[in-house]
Amino acid sequence: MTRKNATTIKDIAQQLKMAPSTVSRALRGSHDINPATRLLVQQVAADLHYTPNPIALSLKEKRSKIIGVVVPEIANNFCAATIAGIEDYAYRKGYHVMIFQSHEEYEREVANVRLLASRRIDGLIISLANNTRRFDHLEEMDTPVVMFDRVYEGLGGPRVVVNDHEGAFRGVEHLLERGCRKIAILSMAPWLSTSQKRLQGYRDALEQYNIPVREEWIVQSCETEAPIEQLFTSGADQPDALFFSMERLAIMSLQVLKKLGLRIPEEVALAGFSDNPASELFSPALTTIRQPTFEIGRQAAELLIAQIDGIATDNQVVQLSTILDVQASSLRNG
Amino acid sequence: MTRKNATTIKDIAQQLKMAPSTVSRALRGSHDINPATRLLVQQVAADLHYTPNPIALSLKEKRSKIIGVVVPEIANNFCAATIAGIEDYAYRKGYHVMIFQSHEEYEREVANVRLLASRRIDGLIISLANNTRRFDHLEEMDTPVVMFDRVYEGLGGPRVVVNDHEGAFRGVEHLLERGCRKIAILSMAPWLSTSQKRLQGYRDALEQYNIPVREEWIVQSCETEAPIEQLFTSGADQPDALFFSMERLAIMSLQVLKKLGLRIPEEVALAGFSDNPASELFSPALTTIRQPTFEIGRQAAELLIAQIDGIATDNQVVQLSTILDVQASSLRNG
DNA sequence: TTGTATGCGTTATCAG
DNA sequence: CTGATAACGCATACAA
Repeated sequence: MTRKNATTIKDIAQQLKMAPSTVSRALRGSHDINPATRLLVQQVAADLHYTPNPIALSLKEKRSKIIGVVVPEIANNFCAATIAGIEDYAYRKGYHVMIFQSHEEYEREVANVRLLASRRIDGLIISLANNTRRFDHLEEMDTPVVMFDRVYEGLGGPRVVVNDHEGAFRGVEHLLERGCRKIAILSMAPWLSTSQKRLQGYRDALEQYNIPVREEWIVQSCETEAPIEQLFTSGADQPDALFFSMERLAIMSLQVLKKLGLRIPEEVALAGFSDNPASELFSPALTTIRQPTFEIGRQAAELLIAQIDGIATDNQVVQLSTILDVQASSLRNG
Repeated sequence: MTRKNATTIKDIAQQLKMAPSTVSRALRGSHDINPATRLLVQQVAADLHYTPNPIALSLKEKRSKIIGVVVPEIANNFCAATIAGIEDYAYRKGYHVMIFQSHEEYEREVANVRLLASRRIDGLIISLANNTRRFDHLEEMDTPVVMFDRVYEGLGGPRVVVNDHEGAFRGVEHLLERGCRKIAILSMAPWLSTSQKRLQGYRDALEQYNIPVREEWIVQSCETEAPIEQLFTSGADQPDALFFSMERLAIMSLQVLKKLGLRIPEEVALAGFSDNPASELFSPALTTIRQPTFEIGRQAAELLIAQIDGIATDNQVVQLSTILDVQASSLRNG
């Protein structure tokens, strides 16, 4: 494919019989330039549809004006909305956003991060994959890194999180208030920051109600439906409620429960973290803990760009609040 | 933020006391090079964690190895899945993907396309915004453009679509077979290719059943819930079914119907285009027309890269098939 | 086989 | 005020 060569500063210079450097100055609005010349140059530049070549600029200025984003999965309301927040702030600041998906695989996450690094991005925003346990790929980065949602606290970089513990606590408390006493939790990989805090919130809520924690009712996996199914098929004593710590787990739970023919919420009540705007349309509507997704992304971008611009915000942690969105029909005594 | 300067070919050359060009050749595996030298260079390159600077490469070779993607909305299962398909093929071919959202706004679409053009992307994959009626921004592109889903046929470029007419026809036919006789359609902007074909499928299905089309039951808007609400509040004669031609419209319909307290499917049956994997969990589960989303994206990327590589595929149209996913509970006589 | 010189588009620096 | 030159990192035609 032969592409038309875009007009360059040289083309303008040639047409005007002046030096490229003069054209460059005229276009940048430098002060020591004849107003007439400037006008002339700008006129011709407009005629020729000149746009500066960002690649040449990047090479010269050693920055790409590109922010890399790595998330587990775009097709997920939480991620999609945070990305929208990142974009919003970044574009306002003259940055472009390059989005990559780890598809919850450590190897793919590493490959993406390395790829972005070799692309000379100016900074990275990342939410870790479910099975990421090593962090060399982040420590190796020679540009600022901001983490959100699933963060690695050992890295010490700036991060944006929500009140995971409190959110989970209140969600579980809600199930308890509605009479559930045998609450299982669907969590993610135990090494993820969000898993730990949400799980602790769950434990603490049970403790407050003097209900012993049953370790066999703590499921730590977001990959398949099997562990969920097992909760309801393995023995006599089954949970009377499920608390999910992630949207994907909500969908999986519903699918499993429907498949097993269990009535919701009569036989099993449900609540948990989800930012799916359609979850109120589910059968039954789900009580969910909602996160300020857009704002999470916006804050992450802000922290990152502050770092890029040299404003030290190392180890800064922004914590935002969740909202408990109660749907009456999802609970027995609703 | 001071970033560590990454190692360059020059660094390696200096350390080895040879010319940068020799290093360059050794790394590229050129033939006229001493095997010993090559090994040495590769060794040092590895030690110094050398990665070629893609920006310099782009400047030199006048290509960025970046594909631009502009879609209405990432937070949408159709878009997210097509993007996954695009990524899959593109990465395999050594391209990176830069994703932008138009948020269904023409102005934003134009801005994104121009931004990508100025970024010297190698090609563009786009699905048009709901209110895009002018196409200068696409005609201006000096790189290959592939459209999918919502395409502008006047541009004549390669495109990937589904059997929109047949999909809609079969969806509406299904409602008819289940006894619905007063079917309204929620469509998108009339100038969109998908709107036209799906609407025609609707018309043709009604005609086959000798049911006159009521123009007031053709809603062409995907922005607000108001037009949907009006269908059920304006007069005596109300539809007994809704056919939606887009996922977002499905969600909106459900929300409106619930708000109005209409029973589904007893009072109003629902069916339409959606790729939301959770729509079977809705109350009631929705009968949907599903698209081969991943494959659509893959094909689009394939067409684009073929064009970039100079393999002429101009005006090539790939049409894939939809699947009617019937959910018993969504229909009266199910 | 290896080194030298040039250019990709831009701007900073210095000279005029 | 404007022109010439060098440099960013790399690949390549040409010279040795």
